[in-house]
This record gives sequence, C-alpha cells and structure tokens, in this order.
Amino acid sequence: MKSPILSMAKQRFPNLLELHRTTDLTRWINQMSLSQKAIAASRSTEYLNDLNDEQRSAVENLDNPLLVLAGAGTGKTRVLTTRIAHILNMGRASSWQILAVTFTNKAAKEMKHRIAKLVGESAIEGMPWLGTFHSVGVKILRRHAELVGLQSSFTILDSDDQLRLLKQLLKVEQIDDKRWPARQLAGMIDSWKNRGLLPDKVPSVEGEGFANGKGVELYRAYQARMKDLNAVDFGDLLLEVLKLFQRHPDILKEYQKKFRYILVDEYQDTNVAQYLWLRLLAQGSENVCCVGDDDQSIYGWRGAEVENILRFEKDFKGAKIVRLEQNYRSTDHILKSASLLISHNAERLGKTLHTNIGLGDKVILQSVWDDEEEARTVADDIEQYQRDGISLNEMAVLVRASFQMRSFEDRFLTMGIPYRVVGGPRFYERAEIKDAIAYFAAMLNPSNDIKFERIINVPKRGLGDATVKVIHDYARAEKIPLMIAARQLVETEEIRPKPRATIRALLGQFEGWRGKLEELGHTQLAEIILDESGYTAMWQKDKSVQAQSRLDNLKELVRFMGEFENFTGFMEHVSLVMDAEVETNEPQVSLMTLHSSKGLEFDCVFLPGWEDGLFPHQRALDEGDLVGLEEERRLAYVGITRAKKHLKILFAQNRRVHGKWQSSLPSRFIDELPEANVDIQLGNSSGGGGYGKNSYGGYNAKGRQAEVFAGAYSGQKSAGGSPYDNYDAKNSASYYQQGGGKGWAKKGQSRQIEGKVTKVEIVESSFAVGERVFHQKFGYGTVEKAEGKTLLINFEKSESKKVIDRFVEKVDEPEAQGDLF
DNA sequence: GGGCGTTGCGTTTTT
DNA sequence: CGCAACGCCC
Repeated sequence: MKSPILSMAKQRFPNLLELHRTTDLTRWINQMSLSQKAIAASRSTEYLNDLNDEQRSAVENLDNPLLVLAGAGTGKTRVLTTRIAHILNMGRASSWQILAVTFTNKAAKEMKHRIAKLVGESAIEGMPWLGTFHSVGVKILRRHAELVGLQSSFTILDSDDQLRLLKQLLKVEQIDDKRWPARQLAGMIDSWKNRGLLPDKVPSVEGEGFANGKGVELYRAYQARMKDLNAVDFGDLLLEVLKLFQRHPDILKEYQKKFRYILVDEYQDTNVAQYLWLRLLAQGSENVCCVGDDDQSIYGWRGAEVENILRFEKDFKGAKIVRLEQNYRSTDHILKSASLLISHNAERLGKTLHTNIGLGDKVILQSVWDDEEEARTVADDIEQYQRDGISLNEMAVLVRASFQMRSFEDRFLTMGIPYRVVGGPRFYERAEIKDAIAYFAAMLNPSNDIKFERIINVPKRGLGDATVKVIHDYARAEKIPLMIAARQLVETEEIRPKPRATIRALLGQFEGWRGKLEELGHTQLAEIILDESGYTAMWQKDKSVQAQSRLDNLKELVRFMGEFENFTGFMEHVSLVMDAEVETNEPQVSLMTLHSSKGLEFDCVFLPGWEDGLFPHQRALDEGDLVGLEEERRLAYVGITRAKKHLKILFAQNRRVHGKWQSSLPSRFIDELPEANVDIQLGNSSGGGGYGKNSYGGYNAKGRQAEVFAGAYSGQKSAGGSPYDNYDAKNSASYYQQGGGKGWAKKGQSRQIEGKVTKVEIVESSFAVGERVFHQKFGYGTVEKAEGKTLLINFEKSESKKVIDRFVEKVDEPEAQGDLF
C-alpha cells in the first residue's frame, strides 16, 4: 500500500531539489534516506516473487556495476523496470536521482508505463531523468547552454535543416556539390559526432577524402555556423554535453552526485559518444546497470559499437554479469533454430537460451519461384492462421529491405488483408508536417532562421532565390536573424516592389500571430496560421493523390497539439520525438524491416527473402571481413526470435534486382539452421487449378490442418472468383521448379481436398458501375465491375486493378471517409 | 516559378 | 525498372 507520507514527500521533493544545489541536496537525501528506509521496511517486495533467479539477482544487485546480458525474450524490460521500482522501494534513491536512458521514445514511454504499474503514477512524475539519450542531453544542455556557447533557447535541427545548412556552406566555399554531395559530408560529420570527435580531434587523414582535404574544415565551419544560429543537431545533443562535462568538472561532479543509479537500455547499441558520456557520469557512483544483448547488435552501421558491451567488465571495476537465459517468448523449435544460427558468430559473449513453453511447431522453410509467389504464399498462410483464430495483430512479415514490401502490399490489397507498415515514413518526417512546424517555430521565435527559410516561399508567394539571397546576405553581414533583416529591408528599395510588399505582408502576418499567442489557445492559433498563410489552401488546390492525406495529417497535427498544455511544450516534444502512433482498432498484419522489428513479438512471423545477396545483403558480403556478415546474422537472429509460435522462412529462386530478373541462391543462413527443428514445406502450387492450386500445404504433420481446411476457401476468395486466375501459369512453373530441390521429401504435401465450398452469400455491392472512387494506394478511378466485395477499378494513374471495396472510398459523398482509416 | 527531360542510383534508421 | 533530384528552358 502506498504511504501518504511518502507520496506527499515525493510530490514536494522534485521542485525543491531542482532548485537547491549540492549541500541542501545532500542534507535532503540523508533525511529522506532514513524515512524512506523506514517506510521501505514496511513495504512489500512482492514484485520480486514474479522473477526468476537470474532476473531477481539482476534486480537486487545494487552495489556494483552490473551488466545484464538479456537474451531475446528473457524479460529485459521487466528487469529494468523492476530494478527501478526496487531502488525506489528500498529507499536507495529518489526518483529524480535515477538516470535511466533508452534509445527510442517508445522504449522510454514503455518503461515509464511499466514502472508506474509497479510503484504507482505519482512516483513516475518525479522521474525527470528517464528518457532517451537525446532528451536527457537536451535537458542538461539547456541548463548550461551558455558554457558551450549557446543560449538555452537553442533550436534543434533535424536532418533536413542540417542538409540545407551544409549545402549553403558548400556554396560559400565554392565546392561543387555534385562531386562532393552535402549528404556525404553530413554522413561524415555524423560519424565523427558518433565517435565523440570535435573538429580538432578528427584524425587529419579522415577529412582528406572530401573536397580536396576540406572535410574537417567544413565540419568546423558547420559547427561555427550553428553556434551563430543558436542551433544544434542531434549529434550535438550528446557531443556538446560531453564537451560540457570535460571542460567543467564541477558541473560533471554535480551530476555524478545527483545520479545515484544509472540504468541503460540496449547497451549494445551505444556509440562512442554515448559510452564516454555514460562513463563520465558513472564515475560518481559506479552504480551503473547496463542491459543489452550482444547478439542483437544490428546498428553498427550507424555508429553502435558492440565492443562497448563486450568490454564492460574491463571498463567498470568490480562489475558483475548476470545472464538472462530463460526465454518466455518462443517455443523450443524456434529457439533452437535461433541459437544454432547465432552460434556461427565468433565475436560474442555467449548465452544459451532455453524455454519451457514446449516444442511447438517446427520452423517452416519454403522455396518459392519469385516475389509474387512469396507474397501469395504468405498471404494465404495469413488467412489460414486467421481462420485458426489468430488475430492479424499477432502476425508480421519482416523483410531485409523495404523494396521487398511492395509485393506484399500489392497482395494484401488485392486480397483485402488489412496491414500496417511499421516504421515507414514517419509522421513528423512528412513535408506538410515539417512545413507546419516551421511556421509555428518561426512564429514563436523570430530568430529561428532555419525554419523561416523553409517556409518563406511555401506556399509559393513569389519570393524566389534572388529575393531570399538579398535578405540572407544582409542578415549575415549584419549578424541579425532573417526576419529582422527582412523587416529592415522592406523599408528600403533593395528589393523590388512586388516581393517587397509580399515580405511586408508576410512579416505582418507573423507579428499578428505572435500577438494572438496570449489570447488564443495554441490549437486555435495553429489553425489560424495554417489558414492565413495559405498553407492549407495550397494543398486544397493540389490535385495529386496524396493531397487529401496531407490535409488529414495537418488536421491530426493540430488535434495532437491539443494534448499539450501550450505551444512550447508541444514544440519541444516535436523536435525530439519522431514518432506519433496512428491508432486503429482494426486488427492488421504488420509489415516492416527486420531492423524495426527489434523488441517486438508476434505469434506468427514470416521471414521472406532469405537469399544470398539480399540477406545477407550484398554490401555486407562485399566488405570481405566477417564484421558485416556477423551483423547480418544477428539481424537474422533478431528476426527469428520475434516469433512466439509460428515461424516461416522463405526464399525465392528468382528476384528482380534493379529491374532485371536474376536467379538467386538460398541464404547461407538457411544452412546454419538445425535440421531437426525445421520442416521443409512444399510450394502451395499443386498446379491442378480450381481451389487446389492455392491449397495450403499444411503446417507440418501435426494433423491439425485437416479440420481447418474444410471450407477454408469459401468466403471472399470464391466470391471474387478470378483474382487468382492470372497466376496459373506461374504457379505450375514454380511447382516443377521446386520438385528437384530440397522440397520433395517431407510431409505436409498439399491436400487435394477441394474444401467444402460453403455457399457464398453474394452481398450486393454498395458500389455501382461507373462510380468514381478513391483508393489509398492507387488514387482515383472509376468502378468498372462490382461483384460482392470485389471491385474492378479503372484507375487514372495505373491500369485497372481488382480491389476489395473496403479499401476504396466513394469520392462524391463526403460522409464516406468516416472511419475507414 | 513551373514544367519537363536527363541523369544517376538503388540496405538497414533513431534522435 | 522506377524514382528522386537536378538542371535547363520557357
């Protein structure tokens, strides 16, 4: 039960502590420790009973550096959150004395949520230091900005802004950005920052490759320019804090003292800068607990160093290692497959995962003819699982590269299987959202040049390069923000009358909005800004397919703003948080890359595209050494361990690479799977036509399929009748192809049962021939044929396609858009 | 400033 | 092959 005294104290403390410095702080802590200890003694540690021995030791081991090697599905987050709860509960530290860092906002949110469940909401409110590396970085940096040459109101540049800035620099330096693309420079700078290198520290050879040795010089110029703009990029959020700590030991000490416990999630993903950052802070207490899994390190290419985790014992004196090897996620066949595969890696700390969930189904391996058959097979399996009663939410297709998604999307759309692409273009990365945000940022802060420049001519208002250049040059010469420069210039004849009037009007609008900041609610003001600026109108006029969804996104943005108290709160969130989840009630299959699947789990997982050159990717193979290949293998390991019950791996014999068909070989990873835990499945194609051609090969010999199959192909499939007819030829081709391969021997051959085709109720279509419709993927079109749920649509932007009616909206009726998406 | 043609490229992605 | 980014021309 919660003690009223404790929660009262907790509610009061944070503010006090944030205001007072060390002496007061220490006194407070000492006082608190006693009282908290007393309370703790009376509190139950019931939550410990839910843990296994290893987890428990990871939670209770509070007095030395600790590395928790947490295999996939072993309860990593549980350990992390319970440990925090335990620290609080035992009175070891108060919530604001715990630093807990994650990589993604999602992970941070999840942790908060779970801690709250353990110790109650009120305890979490006072956890200001639970967040991503970057959000913690901003927090620290804002407090001490002046010490690293910034004002605490600094703005955070996203990669778009960064690129625009670099392009400007290249122009100033008169470097041909064709030959030396800004992208490449950005990449170099990012990697230097990942490694914690300020311009002075960059090994001189490294900059030589760019623009005749100007690489480092440009890096320096870029940093200087950002200081002028009072801006930082993402890398700086770590690097500048590092600089701050190194140059101001007193401040470092303050934080070392403050953070009595440090916890790090996904330690295998830390880069050098993050590592140095942590090590500096951990020198205070030595009470650092890192949780991670070297076998799941898949971000080496963006600076993550597996070595950090491999070196842990050497880095932190007296460190202990706890291995979590009890897996609570997958069945035995799946786990054995993952384990044998990953055992082919040399550089690893080594773990042996075990499960007591049971054997379960074997991993299914299937060879298909091409990507279309692959998608068809997976889609058929998905429908089968659905009939077995598994929710679409519990199914996922995990691909190596995003181009693989297309054939799956096509297939899902024609079959009417609802799906979601996870990790696609993110909400805040869409142009319309960035534009809107730029308006808001420029309104709130007139010296935010980056944002102002973004929208000065969006929508087009006749302020071209020439005009912008005049303002720009003047602003730089006078060292004043663009908007101020513009304000002064409109009083002169520097700019031709027409654009001059336009700028004056624009500046006037901005001032008007700024003036309303007090009186109006922020969402209301946001709407006004988007309207008056002509931004909304710009998209309303736009005839392109995406225009409507862009407008919807803007609406959603404004709605979402309402969840924040004020404009600034919202903006701070926006600059750091790059995800906004679109909620849907409808179950959907998840489609995503292997990378974005890390941390997730599904009952049924499909891993298509296991071919050499695609997975492992050619780039990794070309590197020659094992480093790249081992990371690919870890990616495979991540993929396999996402599956709880059913796992299917597929490889195609032919794949289109850059438009050309190429025959491909099965991935070398396939031969690294344990034969005893894998079943080979024959193709779906028994070539016989009728329903048989799509017949489901059955999921191994456990016999459960027989019942399930009855009537399996009724419903929508027979309704439309023909969507599959086109595939006959190819189906039989693949059938014969597979005959010679691995595929023959085993059971689970396609049944010839035609399925009791239960009577299909042909629902009268709610669409009429000739009706105009809009489809999310294919755009506008006209109904050519309507049979039940299946429609044949003549699309304006592509050939006629068969689609399912639920993916289509009527164009003329405004009501129709309701709850479709 | 907008439209159109050419060119080059083509893993993985968070903050 | 498909697309995005750039440059050129009107």
